[in-house]
Amino acid sequence: MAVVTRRRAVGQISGESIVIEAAWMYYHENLNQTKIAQLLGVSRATVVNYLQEAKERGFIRISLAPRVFTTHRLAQELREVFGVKAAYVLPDGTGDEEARFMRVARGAAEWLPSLLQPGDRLGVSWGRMVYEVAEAMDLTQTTDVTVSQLVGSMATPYGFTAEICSAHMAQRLGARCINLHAPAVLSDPELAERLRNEPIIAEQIDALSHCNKAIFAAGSCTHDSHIVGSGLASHSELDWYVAQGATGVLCGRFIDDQGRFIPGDLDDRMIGVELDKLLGLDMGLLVSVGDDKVEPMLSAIRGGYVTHIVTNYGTASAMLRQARA
Amino acid sequence: MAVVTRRRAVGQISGESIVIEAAWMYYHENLNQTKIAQLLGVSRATVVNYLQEAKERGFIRISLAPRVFTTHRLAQELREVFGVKAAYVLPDGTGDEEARFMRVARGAAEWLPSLLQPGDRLGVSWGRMVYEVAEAMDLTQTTDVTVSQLVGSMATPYGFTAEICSAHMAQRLGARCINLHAPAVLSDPELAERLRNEPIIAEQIDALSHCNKAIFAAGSCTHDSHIVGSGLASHSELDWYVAQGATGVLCGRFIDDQGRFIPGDLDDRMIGVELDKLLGLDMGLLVSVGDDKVEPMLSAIRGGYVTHIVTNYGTASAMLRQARA
DNA sequence: CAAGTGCTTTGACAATTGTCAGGCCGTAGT
DNA sequence: ACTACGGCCTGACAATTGTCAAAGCACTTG
Repeated sequence: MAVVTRRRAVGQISGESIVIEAAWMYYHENLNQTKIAQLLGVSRATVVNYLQEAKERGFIRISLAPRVFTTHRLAQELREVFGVKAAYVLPDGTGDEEARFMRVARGAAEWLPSLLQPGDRLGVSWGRMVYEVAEAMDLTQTTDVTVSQLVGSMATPYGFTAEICSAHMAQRLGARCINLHAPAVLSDPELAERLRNEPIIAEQIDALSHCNKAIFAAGSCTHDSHIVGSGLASHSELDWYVAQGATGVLCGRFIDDQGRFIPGDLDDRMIGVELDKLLGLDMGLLVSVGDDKVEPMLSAIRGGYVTHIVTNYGTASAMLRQARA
Repeated sequence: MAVVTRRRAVGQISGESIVIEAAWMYYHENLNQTKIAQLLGVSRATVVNYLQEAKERGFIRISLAPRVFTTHRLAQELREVFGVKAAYVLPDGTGDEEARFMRVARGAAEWLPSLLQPGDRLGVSWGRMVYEVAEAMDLTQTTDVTVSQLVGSMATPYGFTAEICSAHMAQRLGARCINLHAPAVLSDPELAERLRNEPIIAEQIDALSHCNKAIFAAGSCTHDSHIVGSGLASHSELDWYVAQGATGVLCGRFIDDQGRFIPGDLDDRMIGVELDKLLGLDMGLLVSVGDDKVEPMLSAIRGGYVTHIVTNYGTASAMLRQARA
């Protein structure tokens, strides 16, 4: 009686292959674990282990078809009312605000890869939403995609920075990454100007101008917003912008209710993409959720920065209500 | 106590949405069915039904990451030895020849959508393999892809025809479809010529010349091959071509061991793409499996028609063995 | 307005899948 | 050669998931 060799080598199949074999049988041939165990000559528990390994190593990809979210009634209404190319609207679920936030991030993470094509240059903004989108993305292999960091970095009390947003997103997409090696905001306009003219920074900023797609979130103009929390603007600066009619923040710049850029003291000290560079892109992907984001989102849309939206039922409904009021 | 309305309407969530909600919770938030049932306020059995509905309606997409098959040792060797851009090599499994055949079809079906881009024009050959690939494909939504039928139709004893191959593939891809409304082979060269010059046919044939990608299988030159079975060539014709050195069939045309086109009596009577149109494409996807296909596959590759290969371990090994011999 | 129809939902049971402690075996270090 | 270590596998048990007949509900029909 031939002794069956153990140590992960069944016949010709060795090492990792047996894991793939099991995964294929399970997911594509609809065999149950018992049957697979018989065919492979191992115990069923081992098959369970193989399948788990396949999951952990990312061999298995489970996703919900994007059309489910892009053809939803609210998604269609967003398209019609705001004239955007496509919208991805997620169910609210039964969780709290945090849960809804994470869902939207996850939704954007699922959708984004299918919106990219070879040759694209994707500008990536900064913020908790953008960060969570990057984190929620599976590893995918895009070809010939470049990711650019749209705004400078800043030391933040949060665990993420603008470089991390862009770097993680590039890594998940298997894309090249161009970071912006400069602070987002400096104390002195003259220093900012000099830095912008530094060859290495100038080159990176120049790269931003050639992005054809971008992903960003809408920031609100309240005192608990990231714009203050991150140290980008002080309370008094925020008040000043609000007095000028600011209703939202996009890539670190303030905009009014029609999406017009509100120039101010901060701009000269900032290093990052200028808003007019975000107009007329092939894709401007706005990812935001929450009642407090409705006004900023509408502003960004009116400003023409947005071609694609990811949000949830509640926020989409509120946007439509407000737009019709 | 408020009576909960039934009939698929829990709160704001109505109809189909609750199915999506359940699917999201299950697949993205890793809640178990019991928990989901609690949150949605239905019985667990109902959640099972929702999830099944989601599967049936194609909301849920489960796939094995292509890199698992394209980075396999044998795939790498195929790339190196034959100079193709990429190869997708499936495990042989424990099934019979038929099972291996279906696996390769399924593999090609999984891979193909990710090889297409907006603007592509995909030429589709004819044969059982191409048919099964089309059948095995999930519905996906490509943008701006056109599918063209590469060879004319024929009345076959098999349940599939060239139009069905291309039409199904186009349907699965959500692509436009250009069929070739003519028989693949006629009894009289003169009639074939006149038909080729018919405006409507000429236009369709012209479309073929503008394909930038193609999918085809390698046909063998044995008497049990489809080339005979389908009535494309008679036994004596086949013998004649073999005597001229034919080792394989590609899109209805015979090629020798170096992949050179073997002109013959049949060609004048055929309506379909000419082989030189398949040279220099962005993608020539060869999908075949089986020991009897090794020789034809090698011929097609040497002829320069192939940039991408889908096959299985056994066939890949045999190809490499033979190429090195 | 009772009965019929076609759907969804449900509880109880069956089948499948996941977990985990312990065993096996090859390897490395002493 | 002995022993310790670590990865891999397994059996037995626990948890989760799938099935199905029966019931519920809205809507239509006679």
